[in-house]
Amino acid sequence: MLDIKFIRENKDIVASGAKKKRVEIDLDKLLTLDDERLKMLKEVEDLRGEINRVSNDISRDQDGAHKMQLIEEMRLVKEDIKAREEKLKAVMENWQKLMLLVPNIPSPDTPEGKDESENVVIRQWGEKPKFDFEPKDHEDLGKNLGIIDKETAAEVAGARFTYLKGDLVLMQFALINFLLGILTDKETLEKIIKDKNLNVSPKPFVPVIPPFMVKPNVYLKMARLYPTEDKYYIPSDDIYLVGSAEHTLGPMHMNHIFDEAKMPVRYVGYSPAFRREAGTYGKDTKGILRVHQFEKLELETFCLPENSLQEQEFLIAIQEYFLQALGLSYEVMMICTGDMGKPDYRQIDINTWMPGQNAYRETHTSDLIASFQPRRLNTKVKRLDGKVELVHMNDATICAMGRTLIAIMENYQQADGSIKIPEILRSYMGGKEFIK
RNA sequence: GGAAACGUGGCUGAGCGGUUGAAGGCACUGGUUUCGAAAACCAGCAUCGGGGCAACUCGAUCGAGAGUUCAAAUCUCUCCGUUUCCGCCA
Repeated sequence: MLDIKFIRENKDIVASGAKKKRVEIDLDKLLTLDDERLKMLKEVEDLRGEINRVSNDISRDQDGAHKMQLIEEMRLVKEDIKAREEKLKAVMENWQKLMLLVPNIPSPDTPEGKDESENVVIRQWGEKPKFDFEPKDHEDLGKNLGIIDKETAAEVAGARFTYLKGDLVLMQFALINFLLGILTDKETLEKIIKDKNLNVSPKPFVPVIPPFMVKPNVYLKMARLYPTEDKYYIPSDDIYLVGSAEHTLGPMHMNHIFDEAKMPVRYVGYSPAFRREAGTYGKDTKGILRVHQFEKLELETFCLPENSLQEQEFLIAIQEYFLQALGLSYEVMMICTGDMGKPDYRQIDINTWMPGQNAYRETHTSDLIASFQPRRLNTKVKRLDGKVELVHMNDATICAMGRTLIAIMENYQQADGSIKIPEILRSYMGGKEFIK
């Protein structure tokens, strides 16, 4: 959520930001409503002030008759307040509805564009592998090796579910262990920072296994509740399944004020991501690229406002370090205004080469949220000089398991249908060199 | 699932329906003292919103919401959460 004061004073910036994001929003209506809201609020507050003052007089007044008169007067004022509050409540409801629709403004370096076709590749790394045979896609590879079973999953849970089995499961845990090793190691982080010439703290990430379900009101505060069609909901308990660890990592510090000395605060969360994939019928139906449930390691960090852009660059640097360690070719893509998330200030995705798809496909995203979520979550920082302000938040994928496994399978496939295991993962898989 | 207790500021912990936004302690900040530090002493120290150049001022907030009252941290109801005991369970 944006600050209403900021919206009032920077109407043009907010309006053009929304327009660039292709979000329809009637700011004039919001501002008119806001004027009304402030006027009514002032009237109610003044009346309440009167009651407070007179009530104090009443408590000190010894004269019985005068006291009864004051009490009667205040009873009338109270009724007046009640009536005014009714009206104020109606205005507030409309006001809030409109406020929730206002998207975050995009950063100055975000390219303007209507949809994903106008995203801009800002750099590319690595060579696409050359095969002296016709490369298969991961579904065929996985089926033949007996490590991916969609058919049984479809019978048991439905379409877009999978059984991962055997060495593929070991590989998933190898990825997790490898990454947790990096993310909790100050020296590795220092090296990444130095290589990219970044100006951020090397403070390690705290591993977290967060709740996999989230209350509706908390989801709303994360600005991730809508569209609800894409979320799994359990009516009997009025609760949603998370679509990412971000959804329950972000609210870890709701209504909290950090000390500046403790910043930044960094977490790496492991959780499944549940997605209904509404509206994607017929899209990516082959393999496990798009499924209802996949596991993910997700980064979530809280930092000082002036450091948040560097923090995002840092998270991207870690993503690239990871893909380079796996030897996978990728492209870093600046997401354009029309394709980026509503709460995002700046969004950068990484697409990894997948030979079976003959395309770079999205494996990572990083969202610089700035103060958009913190304003709703009420997460702040007390500066050294005593001032309190909103923190900035960043979140980023570090490893979406399914898609990373796809990339490894398709890039490391051999002519005989086996899969070579990337060297960095072998020590976590009993020294094994191939899945076959 | 059954029973009970409890939710107050960064922490701890008082709080009779009426100058209580909240005693006391700890922590923190500034000052005095010191060569420096500790200790001691003095002072300051919640957040949000409105108005004002400012000093300041008005309102809201004692888990959340609703209610009773001229007046609610204090009384009532609902919800959320925590703790303990019993049951069940990985």
